[in-house]
Parts: sequence; structure tokens; C-alpha cells
Amino acid sequence: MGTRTAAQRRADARISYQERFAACPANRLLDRIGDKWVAVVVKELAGGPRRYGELARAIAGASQKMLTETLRGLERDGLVARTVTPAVPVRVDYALTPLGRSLLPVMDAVHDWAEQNIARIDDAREEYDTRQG
Amino acid sequence: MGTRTAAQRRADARISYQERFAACPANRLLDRIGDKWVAVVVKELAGGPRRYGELARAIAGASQKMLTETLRGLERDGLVARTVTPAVPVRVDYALTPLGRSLLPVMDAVHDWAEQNIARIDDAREEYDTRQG
DNA sequence: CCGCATCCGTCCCGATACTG
DNA sequence: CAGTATCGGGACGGATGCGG
Repeated sequence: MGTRTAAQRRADARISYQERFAACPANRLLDRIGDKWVAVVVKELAGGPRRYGELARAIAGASQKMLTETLRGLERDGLVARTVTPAVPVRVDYALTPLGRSLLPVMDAVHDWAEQNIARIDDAREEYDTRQG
Repeated sequence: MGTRTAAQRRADARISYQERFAACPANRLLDRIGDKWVAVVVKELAGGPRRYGELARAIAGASQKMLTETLRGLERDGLVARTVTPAVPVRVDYALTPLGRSLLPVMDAVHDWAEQNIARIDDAREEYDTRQG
């Protein structure tokens, strides 16, 4: 011992890298907003508070499970506020917090770039695909 | 027949929604830049062209497979250019295309927001977790 | 040096059924 | 109305070995 194999050194390097990677704010944010349903939910809530059922109908593509999990995650991160009104039947509202609203310009930047450049990406993709079958 | 069950109607609604979802430029872009290694690779290439081996060493956390797949995906989308120099041994360089460079401000916006607000997210998360064990 | 092929574990996500 | 519980398929991502 005292010496390590190349594989061990690579593994160690990877682990320490993973730690720094996980600590990087930008990566963590992308992990969050890259979640499949976050963008749509945030966009929907940008128009004001919504009840759970309203979201479920507006975002028909998401299963109940994914919608709930997405909302829970956003709530945990302080981007969305969940308000329970005890009544019969129960009423639950979701709304963006100030922190969540501060994220909207970033989402808009992403959205705008996508609108303007998606055609170029599609072209590049098509050419790439035809070039190599 | 002629009538459909509620389950069928829901399934249909979900499918048509999925199609619109997949067609939305912003979602497609997030799908791309949300990929685990895209952000780091783009950031690395922002500093100029890099050889494959340089990228592999700089991004020690990614396996060879993921690095190659990420680069291929970016190349397919026209965000990265791949240049092969026939020699012995072969030399391969990767660089951002103009389209890829136009994405940098967007990535910066994400990065800046993350830098400024990640602490708030961490606080919210900690409070949420302690509140409900 | 650069990358592909293969195998394999994990975890995301959807479908379904049940609760208060 | 607003969830929770559980199960299963399939994609994602990592390790390893071979090929040009």
C-alpha cells in the first residue's frame, strides 16, 4: 500500500469533483429548474395563485404524482407558498413567493433565447442526422 | 362504443398535452441545458477551444461515456463544433459555435441568479426539513 | 489519443388504487 | 378536493473492455 492504482486515483478525483459539482450554485439551480415540470408550473403560477385542481387541469400532461412532487420540491426550496384553507372540502392554493417571482426574468431569458434560436437547433439537428443516417 | 371512459379521455388529454409540451421551445431548451454535464462543458468551452483530453481532465467528474454523449448532443444541436485533425495519434478539438456562444448570456443569467439566491434556497430548505422532520 | 460497445444498477416517472 | 401508497417499466448514468 502507499501506492494506488490509476483506477483508484481516477475514482478519487471523480468523487472530489462530484462534491464540488454538487456545491456549485448554478448546477444546483439547473438541477432544480431542469426538472421536467418545474418550468410549466412556474409559468402557470406566474399568472397568480392557483388551486391544486386548477393546476392539475392546466397541466394535463403531468400525473398527479409528478405535480404534487414538483410543488413539494418548489415549496421546500422557498419558491412556492402553499396555503391550506380548512373547509369542506379542503382548499389548497399555491403561489410564487417573492423569491420565486425573482426567478421569472431568468426563465424569460431562457424562453426568449429558445424562441429565437430553436429553429437553428432544429436545422443543425436535421443536417447532422441526414449526414450520418 | 362512441362513448369513452373518463380514463380514456384523460389519457388522450395527456397525450395531446405531451405533444404540445415537447414542441415548446423553452421546454426543449431546458431539456438540453438541464442535462447533467452540459453546463460544465459549455462553461469550459467558453474559454476557447479544447481538446478532448483536456475536457476529460478538466471535467474529472464525468465518465468518458457521458462526456462523449454530451459533446455529441451539443454537436448535433449545432452548439459545438467538432474538428478532427488526422494525425497519429488523432487530434480532436471542440469549440463553441456562434450559436453556442449566443447561449452564454443565458447561462450567465442562470449563474448569477443562482449565486445571489442559493443561500435563500438553502435556508428555506433547512427550515422546511426541520419543520417536518 | 479518441471513442464505441456492452453490461448493469438506480431512480425517475406513470398507472392505479385508496384516504380524510 | 387534495392528496398518499405502491408497483413496475424504462431511461439515465457509470464501469469496463475493445477498436481505429
